[in-house]
Amino acid sequence: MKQSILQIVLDTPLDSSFDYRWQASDDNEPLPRVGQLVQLSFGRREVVGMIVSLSDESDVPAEKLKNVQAVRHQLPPLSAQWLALCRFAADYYQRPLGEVALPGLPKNLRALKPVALDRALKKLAQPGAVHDATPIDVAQLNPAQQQAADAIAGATGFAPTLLYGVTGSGKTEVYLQAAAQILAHGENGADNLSQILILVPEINLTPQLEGNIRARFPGVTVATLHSGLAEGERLRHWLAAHLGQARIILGTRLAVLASLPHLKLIVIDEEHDPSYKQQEGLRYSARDLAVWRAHQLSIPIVLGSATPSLETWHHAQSGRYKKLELRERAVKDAVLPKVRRIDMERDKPSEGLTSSLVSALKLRLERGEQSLLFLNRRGYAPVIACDACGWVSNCTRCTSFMVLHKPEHRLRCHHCSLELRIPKSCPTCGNIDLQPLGRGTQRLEEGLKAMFPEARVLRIDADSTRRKGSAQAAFDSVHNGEVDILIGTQMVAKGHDFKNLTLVGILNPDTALFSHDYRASERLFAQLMQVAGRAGRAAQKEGGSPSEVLIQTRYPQHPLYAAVIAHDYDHFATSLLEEREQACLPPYIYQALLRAEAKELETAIEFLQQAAHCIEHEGITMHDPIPMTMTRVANVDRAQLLIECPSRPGLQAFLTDWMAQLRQIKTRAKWSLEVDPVDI
DNA sequence: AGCACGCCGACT
DNA sequence: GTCGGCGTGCTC
Repeated sequence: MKQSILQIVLDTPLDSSFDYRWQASDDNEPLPRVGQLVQLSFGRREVVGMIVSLSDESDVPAEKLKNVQAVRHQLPPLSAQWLALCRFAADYYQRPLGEVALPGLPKNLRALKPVALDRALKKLAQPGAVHDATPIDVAQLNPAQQQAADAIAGATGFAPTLLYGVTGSGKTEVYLQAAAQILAHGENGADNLSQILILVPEINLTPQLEGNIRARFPGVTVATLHSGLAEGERLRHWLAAHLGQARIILGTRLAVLASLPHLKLIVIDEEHDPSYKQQEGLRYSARDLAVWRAHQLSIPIVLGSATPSLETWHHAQSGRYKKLELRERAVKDAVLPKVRRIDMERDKPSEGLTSSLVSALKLRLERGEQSLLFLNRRGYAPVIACDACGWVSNCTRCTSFMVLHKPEHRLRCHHCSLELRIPKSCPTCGNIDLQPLGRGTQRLEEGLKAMFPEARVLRIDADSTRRKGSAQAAFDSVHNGEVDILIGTQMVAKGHDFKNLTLVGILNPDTALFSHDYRASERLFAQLMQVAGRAGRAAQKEGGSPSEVLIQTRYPQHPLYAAVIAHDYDHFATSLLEEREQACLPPYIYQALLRAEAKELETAIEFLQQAAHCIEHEGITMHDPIPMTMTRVANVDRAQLLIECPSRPGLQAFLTDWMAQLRQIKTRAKWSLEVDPVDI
């Protein structure tokens, strides 16, 4: 009877593996292998874990060792390379390996009753049967696109490439052409298989990309991986990837941790997009992990963007990444929209709209063209106030205002979801004249309807699209020409091409200019370019004028707007990078953030103070613990401690030691560490 | 994190 | 007398 010790990781915050004994149930049972799932009893419950190593002996006293209950032989084991990726992520982000490796697996695989994998597998194994292929015209690439695709597909070894090109310059066709070459190469190659991972910020916003891929590669199995999949679907798609049947895997950030045994190319579309950063649990950057993965496998990776992140820009400048640029719009005769600033000090707005913008809207209405007004603030007004005594609608549970939602007759806190009826009079002095201050999308909608009673106005924001499917219906009605003026928050900034849209008005961008967050201007630029890109994507009409983007601002002289007008990200990004270098900010320094939260702010701060003093920290800049800008959310007070180090390995080594110390501190505060934080 | 044990307060 | 509050301790 053969015996051995299995080291198992589990989805628990405990930072260690657990030894279990294994005994063959009969002579025919194969030996367990690293990367296989096992069912076992852990404490008083039954869970599924993963084998990370095999051994003949264990340091754990024999009486504590339990036997594993069953090894799941049905599933081919996860590869050593995949485990190495998880191990890297676990070490880098200071999390237990089990918390990285297990939660990403389909729930069905981790369930206590094993799924009948044989039937699942058979269904997937029929090549080409999964989806119809509707033939499309393969777009003719322009020389720059063709060159870029050839360079990407022809690269050998680890070859990170920034594909830099404005909205509409045809980055997608470059990805697909490169993918086609690599897939074709795989057909003739020795191992006869290639997989391509394409990451996108949000799959629901890019349905046309999925359609394009399926149409472009008829007969190729395409798997999609994102949080919107039902469990059954998730299992099918994950397995198709794991078993190598899916050749193209299209997914959101979580797909970067998928098992892809034949991965030959990674594409990250809109690489600057903030949604590549997971903001809870394991706070990883899918972009950074993807680059690591490409390096590990010695394969090319493409990062595409019109407004690359400064990290990526920095790598492109230094030559670590190759920069390929697409200068022209791919659609023939399409031109970049003309961007203008409207000085709000000279042209005073009424109902939030300057006369210049009103005239531009009128012109579009006369021509039967569509307009988009971008206002990144939902609700009617961000706060209501009493003129008589100075009362304002503070949230009782958060350090924030209750937002007036007029159609819903409610005050709402956008941080804790507390809802109240709108008070009829001031709660402190009884004054019945409470004033809404500021303007959100609902108030803008109201004003526009009064101003243009004949126009069809549609508001698209998180409130107007709460019901499932209503967002799609709203976008459809815009595409079908049933809307003259579209009002939207950042929801409308991405993904959608509106063919008849020739005016974009940007209403309240200035707040980001003076934000304490040093990344705010980088993000604002990206967002403005993205919104501006909604206009004029189709070829300019015969005799028509180019699309226009009007930015209402109190700071028309600000260099950010000058750069947007010139469509000049190069200089803007380069000057931002210089500022970062002067100020010793990322990417010239590496950061980690220790957060703590508790019922009392004191508790959180005290923990952070202990944390700051519990260890020697030579070479590390340890800042003072401070309450977070939004200190209280849902009756919990939050504070944070920033640490910095000029060397990444230096920071990593410190964090490992520090975490061990932190775990010893007795506190009632809940705390977590974030490496490479983006929202500080 | 779960889950159990354990020791004090207000309910049928 | 018991239900349940959350402090503490453990999981191979």
